[in-house]
Amino acid sequence: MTIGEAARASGISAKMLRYYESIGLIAPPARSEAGYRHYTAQDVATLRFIRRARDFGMPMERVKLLVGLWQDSQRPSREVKRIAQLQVAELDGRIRELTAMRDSLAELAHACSGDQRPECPILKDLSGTGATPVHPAHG
Amino acid sequence: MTIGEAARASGISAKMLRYYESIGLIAPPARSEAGYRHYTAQDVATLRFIRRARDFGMPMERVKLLVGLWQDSQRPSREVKRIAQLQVAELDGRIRELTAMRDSLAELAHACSGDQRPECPILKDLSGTGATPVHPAHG
DNA sequence: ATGGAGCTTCCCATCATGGCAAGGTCAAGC
DNA sequence: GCTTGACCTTGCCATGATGGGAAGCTCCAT
Repeated sequence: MTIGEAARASGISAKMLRYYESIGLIAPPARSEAGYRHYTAQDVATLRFIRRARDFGMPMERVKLLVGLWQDSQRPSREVKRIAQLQVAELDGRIRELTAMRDSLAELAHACSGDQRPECPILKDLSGTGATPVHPAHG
Repeated sequence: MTIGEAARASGISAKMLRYYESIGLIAPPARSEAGYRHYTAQDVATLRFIRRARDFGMPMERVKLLVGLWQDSQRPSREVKRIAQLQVAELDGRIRELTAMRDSLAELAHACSGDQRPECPILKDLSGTGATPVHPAHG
């Protein structure tokens, strides 16, 4: 399989395949006499594994660890679970951050009349005048 | 105020102040004879505004629009609200994506025994063997 | 044999940020 | 007045994962 075929089969662009190789995430594949990369079915299985791990939002370094465990038939599932839970915790953290942003911004937007007048609680909040806690009227 | 003082007062690093200037987000401040940047209290107010907008996860381009509206006393609050709602919508989208990742990964982790045995539903899922919908038993 | 698709490497750009280096400036202490 | 150290200046490099493009080579079908 050429790099283009492997790209289509794995859902990872040819560009990324070369990049993954350059950072040591995947082993350099065999080369034809002319220097073309040739991927085996096993290579493509690994690439698919990588793509799915990436779909969980994992950074390359984490994916690398998982690939290593995947290829090690002696791995303790403990290791795999630990990595997965770490990833879940980080996703939770990011979700919390984004949710906090979302909620306060949505509240400000809700308080804004959104008409032709310049008066705007969103800008007022951003300019720092009147540092408003979430529900000032109930404080 | 020198750049270091403005950085401390605004919560934006000196490095970033120069960068914001280079991308046209803020106007080039006055310079001393020796070439040192000097920021006014109004400059610092703008910088604080920018930092708070960034805290809502907005890309620079969006922040730029908001700063423009903030400085325009004739702005219609409609414009501000539209931008805020766009940001809320994008945050919602990212939250949805992350939550989907989080939930399926957490479910896989839950199904993993996490002991010394190599058997692992997480790796099984990633390798694509047994494309498991969320609750196969209920399907 | 020719043309086009596909491969190779290498460089550049993103986005917001940090770090480092070489050199100029300023203020405080002696 | 001179030294010292903190601060300023510009400029380049790096991040992480990806895309874009150029210049040149290869392979296959016509």
